[in-house]
Amino acid sequence: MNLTRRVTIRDVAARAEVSIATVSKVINGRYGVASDTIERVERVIADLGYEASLAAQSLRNRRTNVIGVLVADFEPFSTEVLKGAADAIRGTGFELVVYSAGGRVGEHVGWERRYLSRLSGTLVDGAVIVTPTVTDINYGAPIVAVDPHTGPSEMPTVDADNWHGACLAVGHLLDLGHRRIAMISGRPDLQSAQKREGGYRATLTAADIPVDESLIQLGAYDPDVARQAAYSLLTMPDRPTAMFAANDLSAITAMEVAAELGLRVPDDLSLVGFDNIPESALATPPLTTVAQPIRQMGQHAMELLVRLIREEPVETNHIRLTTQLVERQSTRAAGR
Amino acid sequence: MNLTRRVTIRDVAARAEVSIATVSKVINGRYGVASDTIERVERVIADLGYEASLAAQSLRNRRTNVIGVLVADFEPFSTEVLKGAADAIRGTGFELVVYSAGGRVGEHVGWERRYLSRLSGTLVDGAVIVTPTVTDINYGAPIVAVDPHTGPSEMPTVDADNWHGACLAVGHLLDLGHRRIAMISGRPDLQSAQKREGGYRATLTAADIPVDESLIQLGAYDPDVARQAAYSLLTMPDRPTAMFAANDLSAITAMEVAAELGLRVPDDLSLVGFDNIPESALATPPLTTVAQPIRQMGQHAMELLVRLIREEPVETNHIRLTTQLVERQSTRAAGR
DNA sequence: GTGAAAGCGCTAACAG
DNA sequence: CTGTTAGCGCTTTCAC
Repeated sequence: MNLTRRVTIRDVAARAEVSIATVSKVINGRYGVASDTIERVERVIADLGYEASLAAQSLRNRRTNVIGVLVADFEPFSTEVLKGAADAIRGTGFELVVYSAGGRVGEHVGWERRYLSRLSGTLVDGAVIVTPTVTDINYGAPIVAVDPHTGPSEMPTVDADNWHGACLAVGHLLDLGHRRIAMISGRPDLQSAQKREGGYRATLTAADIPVDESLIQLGAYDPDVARQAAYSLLTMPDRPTAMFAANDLSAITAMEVAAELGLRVPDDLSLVGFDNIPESALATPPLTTVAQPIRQMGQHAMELLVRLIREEPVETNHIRLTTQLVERQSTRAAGR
Repeated sequence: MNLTRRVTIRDVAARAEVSIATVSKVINGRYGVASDTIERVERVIADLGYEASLAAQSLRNRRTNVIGVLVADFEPFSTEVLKGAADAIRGTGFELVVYSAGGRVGEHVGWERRYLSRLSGTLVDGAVIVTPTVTDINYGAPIVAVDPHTGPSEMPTVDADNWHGACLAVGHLLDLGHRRIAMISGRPDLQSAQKREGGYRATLTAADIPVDESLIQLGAYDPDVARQAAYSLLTMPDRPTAMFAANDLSAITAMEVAAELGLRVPDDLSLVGFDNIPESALATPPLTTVAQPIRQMGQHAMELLVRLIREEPVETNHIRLTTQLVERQSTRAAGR
């Protein structure tokens, strides 16, 4: 582009005709600098638009006043968590760095360990990890997991009551008179997905409906896999009249597949999702779903993390927020 | 939390009984290391779960393979841009760091200069800046601005056709027979807001309707200010029958104010927003608005940036995407 | 009050 | 093939 190099502390020192040590003292408000020196240095800093390099500062200092949020990718769930985290960090004096390898690690288990290793110790004072696959990480710096793979462990966590949410979803379909209720399941390695499937099974069983294993197809939270699952469910001989998807993205994919097959939602197929991402309300028809208070989960995670970093007392390490059914237009009473 | 320190290259070297230089060579795949040494070091790295510190690596190297996205805050617009940027970075080999001071700098003009100064030169190879207030920044590293304050300058930019979008919005209201059309304007220092107001004025003038300055109230993209603006517009003697807000958030605020005043949307007041953030479809009633292809703006910005970093040829430095009217249920033909 | 020097974790010459 | 050394930008003793 051009040759303008970054302004460093040396440049400031040279222009102000002092040593870099003095500049550093001025920046950090240390005592023992003459007031006219302070003034001169500050003017040069303003002139040059100098700002300390985060990398260099982090490397030298133990505390950085930066908090990391680690995400596997930027999708609707993680960006909602982000908004909540940003809400909660406001006014704390911490800055926020979000880090993602952008699908480079993909589904690889343990991405969070890599990221954490790269940022922690240097660069951030603590981290919120979104949907981590392991929770036995331990790096000195405080860490809070949002919607972790494994259930509450040693690590501080924030999650939603997934089991109860699934019960609400399936209960709603049962109330509408549906009996053949299929499920597109989530990633089997994720605790939240297991809970959602568990709630589905338990609710059916409680209603004296035997669980038909052929009605449960793996969606894996992956559009392509979910598409397969929806297709095979909707083309089976005695196809289900209703479907519960382990997340909204899968439900929306199922909606597309239904449309391609000439099936109308909700007339021919009732559909319930999970998550209540903004996109679910934009679907045609708007998707009935289970709302997780995603943004609040981000807020609670960040608040907890800040307390841990500041070594303030915390009541509990495991926060569980309640889920809620949001009835929109993708469900209807069973036809026949 | 606990005492487990970060694993550094020294720890690896000690455990593998080699020098840190050798470990570095193994990590970076440099030639000149015995194959059994490589194997031993790699095993230790795996055992210890070592990963190079981003801060230290960045400080030493010119290239970091990390791209920065700088945002003033995480709100709907910036998170949509983020999703697009993430889409585009996939498969490029770059990692993504998003940086925000979380409102710490607030509305302070020049936040992007601060951030850039903190990250650029070290830490990132280039940056996408979302809604910057200045575009005369120059730091050696390539920078692409999304929806910048000032119009296309030297700096590569990606924006939407705001003027045309405003024409669409006001034209729609005119088509519905409205004549008293108010506007809640945006931040006067932002180019996009000026264009939106310009389009509003031009469309009215083209329809031979004199612009009534009392019908234009400052919203400043700020909920509190927008609330004030909506209130004063809706309580004036001869109140407008329609309103165009410079962004969706202001429009939604206006909707709330209307409800508080006992005014029904769209029966008593037609309302058009701008941006088409997901939340606009969730409003009651769903908001008619002008869609900016925000996500695509993020994609284009990232693609352009990657090309600039790789010093590949680019056709143009200024990308302008077209806006589109999305008719929902907050507008209706003028009553009387 | 001020500056010289060491060192945070890492990589890139350069010797051995 | 391997290790020693210098230095990225910064902060912090510790002399002067």
